[in-house]
Amino acid sequence: MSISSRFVVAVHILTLLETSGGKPTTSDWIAGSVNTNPAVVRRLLSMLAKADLTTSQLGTGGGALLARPASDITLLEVYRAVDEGELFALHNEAPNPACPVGRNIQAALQDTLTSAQRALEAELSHQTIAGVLAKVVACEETA
Amino acid sequence: MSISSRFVVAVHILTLLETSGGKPTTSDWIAGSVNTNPAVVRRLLSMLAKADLTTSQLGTGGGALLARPASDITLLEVYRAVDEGELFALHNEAPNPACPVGRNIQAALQDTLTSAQRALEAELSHQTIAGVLAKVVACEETA
DNA sequence: GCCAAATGTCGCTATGGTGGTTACACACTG
DNA sequence: CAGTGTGTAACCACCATAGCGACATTTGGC
Repeated sequence: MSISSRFVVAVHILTLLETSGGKPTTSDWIAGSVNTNPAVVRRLLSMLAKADLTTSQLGTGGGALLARPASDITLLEVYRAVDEGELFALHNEAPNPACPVGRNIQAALQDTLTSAQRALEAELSHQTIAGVLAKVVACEETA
Repeated sequence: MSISSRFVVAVHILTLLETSGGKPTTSDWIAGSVNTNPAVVRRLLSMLAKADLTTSQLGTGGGALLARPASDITLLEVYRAVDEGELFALHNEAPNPACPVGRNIQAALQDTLTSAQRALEAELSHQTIAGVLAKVVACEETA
């Protein structure tokens, strides 16, 4: 299967917040750009807030804000905030311990799988929300 | 979400086949080591056969065999054989084209996402079934 | 030729994750 | 105090997955 769309939507949300210029942005407004339900956006914002990537302002005129400069938020942080867990799933049922391969295959694979995951995460850690916004602007101008 | 357990189980199966020393291995036997249902194993073997990683021998005394030397089968090939598709899912509904961010976010992210996926795949392409079996043997000896 | 063994494949079911939707309590602004 | 917007829970529908059984087909041995 694939990584949930939460990651892409979360990056979308954070990029939107960066363009707001410090003004709180409502979940309704964000939902309009993402084309989904405001509650879905709030659910994601809740995860992002727990990861200290956003803050929220309650009451009239409230909304979401970036908790840190966009140039300081890496895509890896976003990924971990909304899509936690191991990338590779192991066997559902534990393999047969009576088989030499079965009782060692998971341990033998662990290094390989984690290094593959590290490679992906390293790539994500090189990109920031500010970088994404720059690309969005570039796309807008060349269009 | 995570990558389906098919990948890990497929590696398990191929490693088993390598240990069989050229004799056909039945799906029942494999299912015993993986601790699952023979039909599940046969479903995976069908995918692996389509990717030219295994062959099957029908009839009495039949079973599955590696189609190529284990040192020639990379984990990337296994991954692609059983877990096709893009690693990152995009928005379910297309973003709002009336929003500058919404209409460019997917194009802006594409490079980043594909390069992250490439990084993961590159790591998998450096490992072979023979290498996995070597690690299994090493685990067995140190245990 | 016939039987047993084994594959390839279909269909069904249960389960879990995901996203969409509504609803409502709470907090803040003016 | 009234209005606005968040935070969160509950519920639903959808989809992929894996487990399971069944059956036609092919092959080898007697």
